[in-house]
Amino acid sequence: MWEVHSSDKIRIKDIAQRSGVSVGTVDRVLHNRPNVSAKARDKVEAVLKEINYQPNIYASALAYNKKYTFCCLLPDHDRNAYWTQVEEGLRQCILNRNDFHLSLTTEYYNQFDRQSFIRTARSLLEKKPDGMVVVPQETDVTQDFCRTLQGLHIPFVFLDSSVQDIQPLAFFGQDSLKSGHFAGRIFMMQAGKEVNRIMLMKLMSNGRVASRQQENREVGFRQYMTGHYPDCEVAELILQIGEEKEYARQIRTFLEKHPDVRHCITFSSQAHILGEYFQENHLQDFHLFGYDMIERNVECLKRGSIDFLIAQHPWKQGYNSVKSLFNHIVLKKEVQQYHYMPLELLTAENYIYYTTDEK
Amino acid sequence: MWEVHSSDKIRIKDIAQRSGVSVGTVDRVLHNRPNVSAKARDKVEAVLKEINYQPNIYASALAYNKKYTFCCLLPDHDRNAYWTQVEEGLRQCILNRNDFHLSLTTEYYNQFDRQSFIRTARSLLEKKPDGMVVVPQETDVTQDFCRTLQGLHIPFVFLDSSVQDIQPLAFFGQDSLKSGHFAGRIFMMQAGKEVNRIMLMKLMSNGRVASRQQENREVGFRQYMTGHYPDCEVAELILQIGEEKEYARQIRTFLEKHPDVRHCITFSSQAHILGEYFQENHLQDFHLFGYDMIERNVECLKRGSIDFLIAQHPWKQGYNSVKSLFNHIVLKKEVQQYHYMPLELLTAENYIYYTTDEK
DNA sequence: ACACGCACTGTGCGGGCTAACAGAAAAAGA
DNA sequence: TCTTTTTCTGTTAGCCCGCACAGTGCGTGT
Repeated sequence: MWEVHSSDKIRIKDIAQRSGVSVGTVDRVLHNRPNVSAKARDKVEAVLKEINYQPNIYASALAYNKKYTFCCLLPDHDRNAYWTQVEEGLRQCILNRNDFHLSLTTEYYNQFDRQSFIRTARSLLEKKPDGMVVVPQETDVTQDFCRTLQGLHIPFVFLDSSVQDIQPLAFFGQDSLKSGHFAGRIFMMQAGKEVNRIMLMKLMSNGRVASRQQENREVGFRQYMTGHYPDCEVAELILQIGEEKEYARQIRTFLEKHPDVRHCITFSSQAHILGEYFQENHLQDFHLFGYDMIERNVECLKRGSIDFLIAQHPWKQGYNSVKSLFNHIVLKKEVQQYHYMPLELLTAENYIYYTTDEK
Repeated sequence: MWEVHSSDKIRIKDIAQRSGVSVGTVDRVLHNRPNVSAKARDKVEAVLKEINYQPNIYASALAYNKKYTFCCLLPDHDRNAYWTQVEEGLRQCILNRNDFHLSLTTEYYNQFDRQSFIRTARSLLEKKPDGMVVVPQETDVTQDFCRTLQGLHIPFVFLDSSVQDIQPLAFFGQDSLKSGHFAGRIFMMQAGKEVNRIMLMKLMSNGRVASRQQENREVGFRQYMTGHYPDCEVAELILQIGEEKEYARQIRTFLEKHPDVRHCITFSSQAHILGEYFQENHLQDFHLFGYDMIERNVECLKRGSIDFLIAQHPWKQGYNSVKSLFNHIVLKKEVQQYHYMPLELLTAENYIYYTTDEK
């Protein structure tokens, strides 16, 4: 038998009493405000050292009665299911904190246009944000902007990916190298040792995949493959973003060229392109590995045309990014800096238990 | 570009003004307290219908200034790592809510003794709890106790497992049938089609495994096996709880009797018994599947003697159980009733990202 | 001696809410 | 009709904290 209690609450009033000063003076000491004599400060600090004072953050927020403005800088996406989930998380976190005066403004930059990032970032600064959520674009422009934020003492958190030499308040994302490695392990376990050619499907635009995360997953995957299956060929099927009409033909051509291939993997969130193709063409014995719990992928999981997905928890990334800002800025709590999302493997059996916890 | 705001706060004072009564009357209407004339009630309710009033729960809790007592009824365990994690979650949830006057008392019952459950449960009632966390024991005694709680209007949540015909405030646990099914899928994918005998290790006491959860996982697993691998024999290795000295000898005997077995599974949290045996005896080509992220299992994962674990998130179960009680009782929020823990597959590559979120 | 500035300290209001209390209105009784 | 009782309503103190404002005491200058 054991008991826990919320430590019997010590109030400012108690500290004042025990140190023989008034609450006003205690308040000044606590907030490092001027106009406190050395003698008074010593007395109060002596008491503070003895006890472990934890201010009532809710009463504090109530009295402080300040409005907070958060801003979020996201890559542009036309209702891409993945980023929509991120936004939903951001939104929900604000709404769940209804009793604080929070507002969040989100603006979008073009992923492939450096100027667009700079422009949008600057425009958000005009809102005089108290904190920011940033999805990094290219290294240098992101670094520049973050240094500006640091100069203005505006805390910021990185979402999705990070950028070197910059210390954000917090980071939320996945370790994409490890993710690719993990994918390789599971994928090849299913394929078996005797398989010597697999398909890697890539969605590209101007010879580039849509995100750094995808690039890194592939690096991790290929490291695993050369380490464990050096004789297995990775045959690439490259589809152009936006040219949906061509996909079916290109897949058919690929499969005709490589009639032995039965195992496919993609590091994009669009495994469903292949999954749906397999369904439409009644190809039963193909195995498919992809990323992200978006609706079309889930449908394929259910129907058996996708075997595995790795979840990235976009909702959680959004929710927790804002939560970190809130905890740091409003509640003045300490926040953990690095938060790697779990590498969660989803199948037809377990995907229904993939949840977002806080509603 | 879009914006979210915490909806511009409407206060009791505003409602009072708009309905031409005082805050006292509004308060009485909101809390369904007596001594309100029909006329006044109508006016206030009309205003409430128009606007969407969301009281400031923190100001409310502050003013209400009440102490809350929660009680928790757990199975006895001598520092069993799994239940310790549950307790750690319970504790952390209380501590994180330091600004409310919460206390939690935990008592233990003997898993194999019905009277012990009844006795301990009754003893907790003397604390006059405002809410309870219950880990069910046998169906009828659990049902009896829960009916008593319902009679006293004490909300309760089930942790770990549930009990039929009883509607708890909330339930936190894993779908153990599905879990066994999922385990079977992954386990046999690794084993491959040609394997025709596997080992199932069971820890028993008086012919029973330690929990209903373990029984059900086995049922799910066997369903999967008869459905997909009817020709694969499941050979059981049964170890007696407490007789650690015998384990090595019994394992050796089993392996001598079944020299072809290379794939082992257990539904207990003690896969490490086999893992450590393999390590000590330098048996490299064995594959092992188990449950729970306890320290000794993690060590085996790292060293490669365990391939897979399914996590049950005991910390989260504990944390969220108390959180549900708190949200319902203190904040008067609605809470979701069924919370199934994710069926998370852990390997050497991804276990470090298994987290508990809220510190 | 007094006025004045300065450093410091205590008091009190307000943030949104609850609950106790006092006071007004309505209903009941004589 | 006037009291008494009951029902209803408004006001206010208090939950804990932050901050503005009004003091208090002390030293300096004239």
